[in-house]
Amino acid sequence: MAVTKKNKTNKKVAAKKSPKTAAIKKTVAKAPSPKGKKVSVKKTAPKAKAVKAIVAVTEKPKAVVPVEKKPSAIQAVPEVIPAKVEVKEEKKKDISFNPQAMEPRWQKKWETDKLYRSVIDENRPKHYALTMLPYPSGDLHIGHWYAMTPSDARARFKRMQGYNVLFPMGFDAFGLPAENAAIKDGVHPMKRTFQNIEKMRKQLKSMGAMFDWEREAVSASPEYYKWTEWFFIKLYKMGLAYRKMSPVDWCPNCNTTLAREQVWGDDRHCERCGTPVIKKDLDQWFFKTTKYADELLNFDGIDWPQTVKTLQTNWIDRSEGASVIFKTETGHRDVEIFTTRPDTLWGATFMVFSPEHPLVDEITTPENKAAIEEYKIQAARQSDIQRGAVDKEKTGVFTGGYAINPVNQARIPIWIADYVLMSYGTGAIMAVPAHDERDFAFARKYELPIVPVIQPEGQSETAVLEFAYIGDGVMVNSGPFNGTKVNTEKGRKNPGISKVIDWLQEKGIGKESVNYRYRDWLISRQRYWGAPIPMIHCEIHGWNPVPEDQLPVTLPEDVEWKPTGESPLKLHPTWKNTACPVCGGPSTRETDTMDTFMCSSWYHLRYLSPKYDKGPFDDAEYNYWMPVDTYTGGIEHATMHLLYTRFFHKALRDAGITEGGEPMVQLRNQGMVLGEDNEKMSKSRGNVIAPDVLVNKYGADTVRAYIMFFARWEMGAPWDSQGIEGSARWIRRVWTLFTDPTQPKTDSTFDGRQLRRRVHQTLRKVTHDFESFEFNTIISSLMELMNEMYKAREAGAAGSPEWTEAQEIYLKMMAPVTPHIAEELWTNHMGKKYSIHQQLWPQFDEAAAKEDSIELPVQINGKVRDRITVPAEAGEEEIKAAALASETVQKYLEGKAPKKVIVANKRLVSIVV
RNA sequence: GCCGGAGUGGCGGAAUAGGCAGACGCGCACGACUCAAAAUCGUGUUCCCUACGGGAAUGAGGGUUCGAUUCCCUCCUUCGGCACCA
Repeated sequence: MAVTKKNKTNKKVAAKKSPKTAAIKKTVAKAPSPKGKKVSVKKTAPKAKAVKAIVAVTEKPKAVVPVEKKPSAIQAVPEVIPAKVEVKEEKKKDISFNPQAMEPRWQKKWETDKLYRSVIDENRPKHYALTMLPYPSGDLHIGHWYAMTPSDARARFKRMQGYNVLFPMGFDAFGLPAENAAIKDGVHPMKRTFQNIEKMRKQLKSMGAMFDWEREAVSASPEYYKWTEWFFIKLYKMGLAYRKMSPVDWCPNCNTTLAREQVWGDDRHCERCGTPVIKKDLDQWFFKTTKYADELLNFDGIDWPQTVKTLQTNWIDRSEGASVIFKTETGHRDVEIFTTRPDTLWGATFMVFSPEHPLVDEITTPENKAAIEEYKIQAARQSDIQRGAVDKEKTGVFTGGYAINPVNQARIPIWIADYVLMSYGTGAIMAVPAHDERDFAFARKYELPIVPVIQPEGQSETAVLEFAYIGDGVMVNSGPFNGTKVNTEKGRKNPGISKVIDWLQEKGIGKESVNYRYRDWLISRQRYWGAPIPMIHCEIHGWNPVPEDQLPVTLPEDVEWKPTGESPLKLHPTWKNTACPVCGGPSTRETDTMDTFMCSSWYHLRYLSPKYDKGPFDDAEYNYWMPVDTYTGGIEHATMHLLYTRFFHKALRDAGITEGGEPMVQLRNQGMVLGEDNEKMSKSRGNVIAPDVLVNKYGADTVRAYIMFFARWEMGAPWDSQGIEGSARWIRRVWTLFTDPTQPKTDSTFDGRQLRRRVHQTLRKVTHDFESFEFNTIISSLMELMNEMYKAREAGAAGSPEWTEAQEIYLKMMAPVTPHIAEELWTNHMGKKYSIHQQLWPQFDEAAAKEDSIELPVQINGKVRDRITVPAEAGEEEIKAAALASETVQKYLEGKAPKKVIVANKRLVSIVV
């Protein structure tokens, strides 16, 4: 209990700071299943092949340069810089390692040279690498670094592989925190947001990432939200947006509607501020996300982690069954119910309505009125106040009304109970106490009849009366269906269910039906700092969209910051007054704004052409870059953003705006960085790690390397401020390895073949690990190779061609991880052609990586007793002979013949004595 | 309760088409350099024992196998999601 409470508090604190930020932090580490991994490898394989072809042609940097009429940024680079001049200056000045001076210098140069601008190039395969955009809270924290730097490294790797890579960045700039802050201290959200963006942009740049800043998109800028509004109208015109009066979760503190996913915990508190949520009836805008429920359950063709797919599947929660019409005894009203077990219809001995069900008042007889009213009030309060224990006792009240069971004309009582939810199904159920645990408990308590309709084979009917029987059996007491076999399969797969559904449809009593837990997306927010909903209400013509040529509907700047429960836009004296698009008469604007998830549902499209003003994006850019090839971010968005953006893409596809079934082909989630105390980072705990401080102390390269090294990326781990010293040491040692003037030895024992072998083995491993997001082992492999190189240099490698090759390949492998030092050593110390970031990934030499001889452990009865060395090409028999010839083995054999000798895959010899 | 992850040295982690458990790094210990410290470099570092040898060990217990961290079964712990879903 205490633990739960603690967690709740954590969430609160984190959420307070900024929801999006907190979102990135509170990630759960979930490794993609081995299956998923395999898929990923396969998926990328064909593309990689295509690239390989290019890579194979030449190692010249020019292959990376896009061939285009317009001189691209990258192309222009080599002529601009006289790299050699810098070399001399640098070398003379100082060869001591000073990242604090070196890193900003390169960042500035790369920016000036437009090194990371992405321009359409039909001659190269494209790669759209996307990382979730931050909310501009005003401070970049270590969680952002953890999410973004490995994504950046991988984007850089892809680029070196010959892909034309787009890796953009922007800001999800609308949202509550800025408005709440405004209420507190009066600073306008716009001012604060754009100041924060300014600050965070600087912080982001200190990462040395290859973001294409010319493609930056900010969702709170009118050029952006004009198109958010435009999309709303598109969806409205498709019939996907509708208005509905509905009870919504409401935070009395934030004075705002909350989406279902923004209500947290057993006590149903506000995601942002922790206040217990209440219900409120409001007229709101919804998107028909449920229309796409079935399609959203289909993940064919996308390489997403199994966990995310499972989360989304459970969230949508499709169940198959039938809807059946019962009639009320008085008034003969139709009452539709949904059931997954139509085969148990004959066992329905009563009905239960949700207390909020619209027919309750009509059915209730005068003598039951008082009790029903009391229960309704109590039930309403229950959902507001803390929810009790999960398995709390069932309660309910008899309405006095009856319904007729359509399958057997039985007259059955209608009760109300809070275990029936108005928000699921139809808000009314048929109760089959014999075969449903809840109904059973309810029937027992209120002494309602229990009629078994499924009899387990070999057991008597009464055996079932002691508990709700759920299992295989034969239908009984079920009129025409007596004797029909049923099992526990769901839907049509169950022969009993299937037969009954057909019968119901034939009789016109009911029909096959599918029900979802998933609900339509409520997008109205009674707040100021969001994209206005571009709708106009006229007394005569009702709701109409703002004509497209009047977009964007801009936010007024002069508003009052009063938490009144109404949008500040409603209280603005003039803003809402406008003309009806149909008749021109005086009308009123919608004063609610949109959920910010609406903005983030399409930001990947705005990145394509953030300044484009003829549409949300430039078709040419779309056709080249989309879909997103790799999307990285926190798993906490599994049932929110990641579902919304899929819905959005599918809806726009049906509108002819986008193409293909899915917006993001491959998804990978990173874990969470915890504080050194193994707890979630939070200001109140004082365990927050500030990346700026680390960058000042160690330089960005070290922070990047450590972030990629210290944990399995998808798992996350607690921070260790001593551990980063290891990465700092690695970088310094690399620096020393490359910059120390070393004399070639005369008595050289250097083995060039061996060095090449290690270099190419590392290259194979690092390439594989970049592909599969295994960043920590990239760094450890590079560390190992560095240690090898130190040994080689000690043995006299300096000056040899193998040494030079090792240095070049080493820097290229390092470049995606630590772009600054790699550039510095490449351009200024090795005197190679600027920039290393325009080089192609080194080519793997299979022959060089091959071992001449292999060492095999020899197991005797499962224990390693000896090792033998054999030539790499030795056959099984040869290996066997060598193993049996070993003295140690002979000793264990004691002159006897072995029972069995197994040579396993040339990796081990196992002898059974 | 249901669904999905994860349990490996003092710590982060490495190794799974079943094949040398503990790569790499942190920390620690000792040594070199130093007047000294830091930095740097070198060596060692899973545990136990009667210690140039042997035994045990990947959350626990069982199974399959010549061989299991890896596969199967039953549990335990932990993290996350959902939770009266009809």
